Amino acid sequence: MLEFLTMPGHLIRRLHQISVSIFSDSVAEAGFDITSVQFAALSVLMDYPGIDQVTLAGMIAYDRVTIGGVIDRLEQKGYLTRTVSPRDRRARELHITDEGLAVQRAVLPIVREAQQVMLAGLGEEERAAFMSMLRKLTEAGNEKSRAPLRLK
Amino acid sequence: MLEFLTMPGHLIRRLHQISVSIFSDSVAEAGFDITSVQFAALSVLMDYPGIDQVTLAGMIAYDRVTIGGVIDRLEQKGYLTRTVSPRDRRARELHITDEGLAVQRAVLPIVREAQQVMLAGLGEEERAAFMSMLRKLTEAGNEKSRAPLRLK
DNA sequence: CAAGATTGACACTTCAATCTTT
DNA sequence: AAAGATTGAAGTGTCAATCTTG
Repeated sequence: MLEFLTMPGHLIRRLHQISVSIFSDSVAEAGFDITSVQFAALSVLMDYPGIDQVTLAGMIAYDRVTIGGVIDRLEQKGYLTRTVSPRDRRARELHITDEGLAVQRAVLPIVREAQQVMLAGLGEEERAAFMSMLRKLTEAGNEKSRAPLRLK
Repeated sequence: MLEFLTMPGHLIRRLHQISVSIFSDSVAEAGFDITSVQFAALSVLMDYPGIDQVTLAGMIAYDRVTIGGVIDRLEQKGYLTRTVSPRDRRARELHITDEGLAVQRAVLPIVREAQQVMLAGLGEEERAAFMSMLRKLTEAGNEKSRAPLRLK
């Protein structure tokens, strides 16, 4: 009866939903209006100023089209700038703004705290084991994703 | 550098993306056109004919609005019927059709096989441990989800 | 032709508001 | 008022097609 409720795919989907919910609640509670996707994008821009959209997408394992929309919204909020690259006029150079920088820095500790809440159902040792398995699974399945991780 | 790439939330998101991708590829390869959400809904309807939308949503941990759209599409494909309940005219009684039943039965073994592919990165023992932790985490975080599981 | 980016189309997810019925 | 359902709006995710530039 209802076999699929115990299948990996369904439980992974639920855990993802819980994870996103905890992220949103934590950030909103602190008075910020930023999604986990937007936070990830800003975080990359801090370390890689001037990066183009395809490279950014690859570094956080997002689809090119999705990133386009995310960047639209971050640009609208004034958290980053998008300019045509002088080197290659097909590409857009992305730079985080001072305001974006301030938001990322303020939100980072909240995000760190939220990670602990997500794993609250596990003991100390289990948590480490779970993280290790998560890494193995995402590495093994990377090429099966529509948006594989591509580190530069 | 890029600390969030190793955070639970980000890895869970990637695993979910991989999981959905494997599901879609497997099903499409076999010539079917059905999403994992739609398959879950059909599976519940097999065991609970005449169920209403809110109850269905609770049993698979989905949002009411999401379920509404999913049911729209399943109805359009002819996989289920939606009729006003004579007991309570606010509610809609859902029934799987013969065609929906045939599709669910044909897709089930493909879905089972896909689950193994998702966990291919882990050894036998690890797989069991991972599933156990997934269950613990989803149970512990259930109420934090926007769409908690509500079994009837 | 290949690559970066965008657009249109469709599906999933959530929130707020609304409508009908209880 | 409370509950089942729907709608509108915004964000995320994928696919196919297109546009511009290399």
